[in-house]
Amino acid sequence: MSLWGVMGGGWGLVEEGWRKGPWTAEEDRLLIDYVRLHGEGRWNSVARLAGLKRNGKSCRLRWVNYLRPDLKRGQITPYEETIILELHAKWGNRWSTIARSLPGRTDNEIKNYWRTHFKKKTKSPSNNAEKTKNRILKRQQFQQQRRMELQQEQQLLQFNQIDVNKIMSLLDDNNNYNDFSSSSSGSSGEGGAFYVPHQIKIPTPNSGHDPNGNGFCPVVPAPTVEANVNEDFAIWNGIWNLDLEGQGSFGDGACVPRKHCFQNWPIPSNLTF
DNA sequence: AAAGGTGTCAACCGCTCGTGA
DNA sequence: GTCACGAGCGGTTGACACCTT
Repeated sequence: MSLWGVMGGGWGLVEEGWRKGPWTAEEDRLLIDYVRLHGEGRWNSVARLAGLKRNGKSCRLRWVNYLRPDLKRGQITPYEETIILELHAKWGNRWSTIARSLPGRTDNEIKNYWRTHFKKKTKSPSNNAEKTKNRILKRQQFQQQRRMELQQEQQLLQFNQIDVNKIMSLLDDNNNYNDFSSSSSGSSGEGGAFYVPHQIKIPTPNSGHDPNGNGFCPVVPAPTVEANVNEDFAIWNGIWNLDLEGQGSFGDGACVPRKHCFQNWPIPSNLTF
């Protein structure tokens, strides 16, 4: 039985002097101001000193899970999902431990994500759970590959639209236009500096990762946990953001940004840390 | 268009752990 | 040793946005 049921009141009411429920912008501002001045810690005194009618626990949680300036926000990337899967397999429900490997993510966020995306599946027999996990990993690999190819296509489009005349004239000047066509089946390595459209190979949706190299660009392998997380993170995050900007296509829609994901973003535009 | 179902996430709770007096 | 207190953790809940019928 929840407190709210007992109280019959709902969120935002005051019990024993403490406010509960959703934080208001004003409360956020007070908390941010306090932490800016005094730093984190001593959460119980935050309530008194900052003039908040919130208990220390609530203040800490709000700060850690929502107001901290180093929080990343936004959706979990496929790379982060991979990390979560691997670390959960390793450590189980130790969310805070897992969160330490994902800069800018909170244990609460990871916990919610896990419960939303994987918990139900693990209720089925363990064999099925394993299959589900593998399927998701494969899907991620495909999506990552597709994103990179889309990015490549986009670059190619720009390339074609902007510079095609220039290139053609260059090719004519050098009398080697035909050589590019003849080398199209080879790698795009040192010899083939230019892409031409028919060199792009688009995989069929179900083909996924193809380690035998039969026409696909190799999928960038899912980084292992042991990899340098921070370095890879920046790269993968960059790729992800590219997709976000274009509202990219995500196979199952599970990662499509939702409006309310951003509704409560801290707006400390007047605040500096 | 409306109603019901589902997914997501912020915020709560109870518990445990670490530390200092 | 133990008590009090602060902090942190994992599980759970409620509200609401979104989706489906």
